[in-house]
Amino acid sequence: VRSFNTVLLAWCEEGQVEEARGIMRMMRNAGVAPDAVTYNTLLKAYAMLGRPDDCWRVLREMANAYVKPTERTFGILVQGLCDAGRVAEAERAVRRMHHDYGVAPNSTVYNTLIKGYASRQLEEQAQLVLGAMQEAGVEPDVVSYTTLMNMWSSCGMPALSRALLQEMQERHGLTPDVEAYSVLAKGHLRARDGEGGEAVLAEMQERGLQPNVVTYTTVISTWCSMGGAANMERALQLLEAMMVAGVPPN
RNA sequence: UCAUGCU
Repeated sequence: VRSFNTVLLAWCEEGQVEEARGIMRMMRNAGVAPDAVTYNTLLKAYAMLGRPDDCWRVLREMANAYVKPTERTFGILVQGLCDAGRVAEAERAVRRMHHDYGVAPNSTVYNTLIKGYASRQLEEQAQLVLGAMQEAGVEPDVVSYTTLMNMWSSCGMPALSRALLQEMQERHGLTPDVEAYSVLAKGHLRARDGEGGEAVLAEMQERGLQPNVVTYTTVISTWCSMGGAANMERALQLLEAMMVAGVPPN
Protein backbone atom coordinates (compact mmCIF):
# COMPACT_ATOMS: atom_id res chain seq x y z
CA VAL A 1 0.00 0.00 0.00
CA ARG A 2 2.73 2.46 0.90
CA SER A 3 4.36 2.11 -2.49
CA PHE A 4 1.12 2.91 -4.27
CA ASN A 5 0.19 5.65 -1.81
CA THR A 6 3.52 7.34 -2.38
CA VAL A 7 2.96 7.46 -6.14
CA LEU A 8 -0.63 8.54 -5.65
CA LEU A 9 0.51 11.38 -3.41
CA ALA A 10 2.84 12.65 -6.11
CA TRP A 11 0.00 12.89 -8.62
CA CYS A 12 -2.31 14.47 -6.10
CA GLU A 13 0.23 17.14 -5.24
CA GLU A 14 0.30 17.97 -8.94
CA GLY A 15 -3.47 18.25 -8.88
CA GLN A 16 -3.72 15.34 -11.33
CA VAL A 17 -6.68 13.53 -9.81
CA GLU A 18 -7.47 11.53 -12.92
CA GLU A 19 -3.97 10.09 -12.87
CA ALA A 20 -4.42 9.42 -9.15
CA ARG A 21 -7.61 7.53 -9.93
CA GLY A 22 -5.59 5.48 -12.38
CA ILE A 23 -3.16 4.53 -9.60
CA MET A 24 -6.10 3.37 -7.50
CA ARG A 25 -7.21 1.11 -10.34
CA MET A 26 -3.68 -0.24 -10.63
CA MET A 27 -3.68 -1.00 -6.90
CA ARG A 28 -6.88 -2.98 -7.10
CA ASN A 29 -5.65 -4.86 -10.16
CA ALA A 30 -2.51 -5.74 -8.24
CA GLY A 31 -4.65 -7.05 -5.40
CA VAL A 32 -3.72 -4.22 -3.04
CA ALA A 33 -6.69 -2.65 -1.29
CA PRO A 34 -6.68 1.15 -0.96
CA ASP A 35 -6.56 2.16 2.70
CA ALA A 36 -7.53 5.29 4.61
CA VAL A 37 -4.32 7.03 3.59
CA THR A 38 -5.11 6.37 -0.07
CA TYR A 39 -8.51 7.99 0.26
CA ASN A 40 -7.23 10.81 2.44
CA THR A 41 -4.64 11.69 -0.16
CA LEU A 42 -7.23 11.74 -2.94
CA LEU A 43 -9.58 13.72 -0.73
CA LYS A 44 -6.89 16.32 -0.16
CA ALA A 45 -6.40 16.69 -3.90
CA TYR A 46 -10.09 17.47 -4.40
CA ALA A 47 -9.96 19.86 -1.45
CA MET A 48 -7.02 21.71 -2.97
CA LEU A 49 -8.77 21.87 -6.33
CA GLY A 50 -11.78 23.50 -4.68
CA ARG A 51 -14.08 20.58 -5.40
CA PRO A 52 -15.89 20.00 -2.09
CA ASP A 53 -18.65 17.91 -3.65
CA ASP A 54 -16.05 15.45 -4.87
CA CYS A 55 -14.73 15.38 -1.30
CA TRP A 56 -18.08 14.14 -0.08
CA ARG A 57 -18.04 11.61 -2.90
CA VAL A 58 -14.71 10.21 -1.69
CA LEU A 59 -16.23 9.80 1.75
CA ARG A 60 -19.04 7.74 0.23
CA GLU A 61 -16.52 5.68 -1.70
CA MET A 62 -14.72 4.91 1.55
CA ALA A 63 -17.97 3.70 3.08
CA ASN A 64 -18.65 1.51 0.04
CA ALA A 65 -15.17 0.01 0.34
CA TYR A 66 -15.58 -0.50 4.10
CA VAL A 67 -12.60 1.73 4.83
CA LYS A 68 -13.15 3.62 8.06
CA PRO A 69 -12.41 7.35 7.85
CA THR A 70 -9.79 8.66 10.27
CA GLU A 71 -9.42 11.93 12.12
CA ARG A 72 -7.36 13.12 9.21
CA THR A 73 -10.10 12.28 6.76
CA PHE A 74 -12.31 14.74 8.52
CA GLY A 75 -9.53 17.25 8.97
CA ILE A 76 -9.09 17.31 5.21
CA LEU A 77 -12.82 17.36 4.50
CA VAL A 78 -13.40 20.23 6.91
CA GLN A 79 -10.53 22.15 5.38
CA GLY A 80 -11.90 21.59 1.87
CA LEU A 81 -15.37 22.79 2.86
CA CYS A 82 -14.01 25.80 4.72
CA ASP A 83 -11.80 26.83 1.82
CA ALA A 84 -14.84 26.66 -0.43
CA GLY A 85 -16.61 29.02 1.95
CA ARG A 86 -18.95 26.32 3.21
CA VAL A 87 -18.09 26.62 6.89
CA ALA A 88 -21.55 25.81 8.23
CA GLU A 89 -21.46 22.62 6.20
CA ALA A 90 -18.02 21.88 7.62
CA GLU A 91 -19.50 22.16 11.08
CA ARG A 92 -22.15 19.63 10.09
CA ALA A 93 -19.42 17.34 8.81
CA VAL A 94 -17.81 17.42 12.24
CA ARG A 95 -21.07 16.32 13.84
CA ARG A 96 -21.50 13.50 11.33
CA MET A 97 -17.94 12.47 11.95
CA HIS A 98 -18.84 11.97 15.56
CA HIS A 99 -22.32 10.50 15.30
CA ASP A 100 -22.38 8.61 12.00
CA TYR A 101 -18.78 7.46 11.85
CA GLY A 102 -17.81 7.21 15.51
CA VAL A 103 -14.64 9.20 14.94
CA ALA A 104 -14.05 11.71 17.71
CA PRO A 105 -12.98 15.10 16.33
CA ASN A 106 -9.56 16.12 17.58
CA SER A 107 -8.04 19.56 18.06
CA THR A 108 -6.84 19.76 14.45
CA VAL A 109 -10.39 19.34 13.20
CA TYR A 110 -11.69 22.02 15.54
CA ASN A 111 -8.77 24.29 14.74
CA THR A 112 -9.51 23.99 11.05
CA LEU A 113 -13.08 25.02 11.75
CA ILE A 114 -11.86 27.99 13.80
CA LYS A 115 -9.68 29.00 10.88
CA GLY A 116 -12.68 28.71 8.56
CA TYR A 117 -14.62 31.25 10.58
CA ALA A 118 -11.61 33.37 11.49
CA SER A 119 -10.47 33.87 7.92
CA ARG A 120 -13.90 35.26 7.12
CA GLN A 121 -13.83 37.48 10.21
CA LEU A 122 -16.79 35.67 11.72
CA GLU A 123 -15.51 36.45 15.20
CA GLU A 124 -18.47 35.24 17.23
CA GLN A 125 -18.61 31.87 15.55
CA ALA A 126 -14.88 31.34 15.68
CA GLN A 127 -14.91 32.01 19.42
CA LEU A 128 -17.89 29.68 19.82
CA VAL A 129 -15.91 26.77 18.39
CA LEU A 130 -13.41 27.21 21.20
CA GLY A 131 -16.21 26.58 23.69
CA ALA A 132 -17.70 23.74 21.64
CA MET A 133 -14.46 21.83 21.53
CA GLN A 134 -14.15 22.00 25.29
CA GLU A 135 -17.71 20.79 25.75
CA ALA A 136 -16.73 17.85 23.56
CA GLY A 137 -13.81 17.18 25.87
CA VAL A 138 -11.08 18.50 23.57
CA GLU A 139 -8.71 21.00 25.13
CA PRO A 140 -7.70 23.94 22.95
CA ASP A 141 -4.01 24.02 22.07
CA VAL A 142 -1.59 26.75 21.04
CA VAL A 143 -2.78 26.51 17.44
CA SER A 144 -6.42 27.08 18.48
CA TYR A 145 -5.46 30.26 20.26
CA THR A 146 -3.01 31.45 17.63
CA THR A 147 -5.68 31.07 14.97
CA LEU A 148 -8.07 33.21 17.00
CA MET A 149 -5.34 35.72 17.71
CA ASN A 150 -4.65 35.97 14.01
CA MET A 151 -8.27 36.94 13.46
CA TRP A 152 -7.97 39.90 15.81
CA SER A 153 -4.47 40.81 14.71
CA SER A 154 -5.58 40.85 11.08
CA CYS A 155 -8.03 43.62 11.81
CA GLY A 156 -5.57 45.64 13.86
CA MET A 157 -6.75 44.72 17.34
CA PRO A 158 -3.60 43.62 19.17
CA ALA A 159 -5.22 44.16 22.56
CA LEU A 160 -7.61 41.31 21.88
CA SER A 161 -4.76 39.10 20.67
CA ARG A 162 -2.92 39.96 23.85
CA ALA A 163 -5.93 38.94 25.92
CA LEU A 164 -6.00 35.56 24.20
CA LEU A 165 -2.26 35.12 24.72
CA GLN A 166 -2.92 35.62 28.42
CA GLU A 167 -5.93 33.36 28.44
CA MET A 168 -4.13 30.42 26.86
CA GLN A 169 -1.58 30.53 29.63
CA GLU A 170 -3.85 31.18 32.57
CA ARG A 171 -6.78 28.98 31.65
CA HIS A 172 -5.01 26.15 29.85
CA GLY A 173 -1.41 26.24 30.99
CA LEU A 174 -0.26 26.61 27.39
CA THR A 175 3.09 28.10 26.48
CA PRO A 176 2.95 30.57 23.58
CA ASP A 177 5.48 29.77 20.89
CA VAL A 178 7.20 31.89 18.25
CA GLU A 179 4.19 31.68 15.94
CA ALA A 180 1.88 33.00 18.65
CA TYR A 181 4.14 35.97 19.30
CA SER A 182 4.52 36.59 15.58
CA VAL A 183 0.76 36.81 15.30
CA LEU A 184 0.71 39.26 18.19
CA ALA A 185 3.32 41.34 16.36
CA LYS A 186 1.08 41.23 13.31
CA GLY A 187 -1.61 42.97 15.36
CA HIS A 188 0.79 45.82 15.98
CA LEU A 189 1.67 45.83 12.29
CA ARG A 190 -1.96 46.29 11.29
CA ALA A 191 -2.30 48.94 13.99
CA ARG A 192 0.88 50.60 12.66
CA ASP A 193 2.44 50.54 16.09
CA GLY A 194 6.18 50.04 15.74
CA GLU A 195 6.89 50.39 19.44
CA GLY A 196 4.27 47.76 20.16
CA GLY A 197 6.07 45.40 17.81
CA GLU A 198 9.42 46.13 19.44
CA ALA A 199 7.85 45.37 22.82
CA VAL A 200 6.80 41.97 21.51
CA LEU A 201 10.38 41.25 20.42
CA ALA A 202 11.66 42.32 23.84
CA GLU A 203 9.14 40.16 25.62
CA MET A 204 10.15 37.14 23.57
CA GLN A 205 13.81 37.61 24.45
CA GLU A 206 12.89 37.91 28.13
CA ARG A 207 11.10 34.61 27.88
CA GLY A 208 14.00 32.99 26.09
CA LEU A 209 12.16 32.73 22.78
CA GLN A 210 14.17 33.51 19.66
CA PRO A 211 12.13 35.56 17.17
CA ASN A 212 12.27 34.04 13.71
CA VAL A 213 12.39 35.57 10.24
CA VAL A 214 8.62 36.04 10.24
CA THR A 215 8.60 37.84 13.59
CA TYR A 216 11.39 40.19 12.56
CA THR A 217 9.94 40.83 9.13
CA THR A 218 6.58 41.64 10.68
CA VAL A 219 8.07 44.33 12.92
CA ILE A 220 10.33 45.64 10.15
CA SER A 221 7.25 45.88 7.98
CA THR A 222 5.51 47.81 10.76
CA TRP A 223 8.16 50.53 10.79
CA CYS A 224 8.11 50.68 7.00
CA SER A 225 4.33 51.04 6.95
CA MET A 226 4.53 54.07 9.23
CA GLY A 227 6.52 56.15 6.75
CA GLY A 228 9.03 58.88 7.46
CA ALA A 229 12.83 58.83 7.65
CA ALA A 230 12.96 58.12 11.38
CA ASN A 231 10.80 55.04 11.05
CA MET A 232 12.77 53.79 8.06
CA GLU A 233 15.83 54.11 10.24
CA ARG A 234 14.16 51.89 12.85
CA ALA A 235 13.41 49.36 10.14
CA LEU A 236 17.04 49.27 9.05
CA GLN A 237 18.28 48.97 12.62
CA LEU A 238 16.04 45.99 13.12
CA LEU A 239 17.23 44.37 9.92
CA GLU A 240 20.75 44.62 11.26
CA ALA A 241 19.74 43.39 14.71
CA MET A 242 18.14 40.41 13.06
CA MET A 243 21.37 39.45 11.30
CA VAL A 244 23.40 40.00 14.46
CA ALA A 245 21.00 37.65 16.24
CA GLY A 246 21.85 35.02 13.68
CA VAL A 247 18.50 35.06 11.90
CA PRO A 248 19.12 35.19 8.14
CA PRO A 249 16.73 37.58 6.36
CA ASN A 250 14.89 36.12 3.41
C1' U B 1 2.63 7.32 2.68
C1' C B 2 -2.02 11.62 4.41
C1' A B 3 -4.93 16.92 7.87
C1' U B 4 -4.75 22.77 11.46
C1' G B 5 -1.77 28.78 13.15
C1' C B 6 2.39 33.96 11.67
C1' U B 7 5.88 37.89 7.24
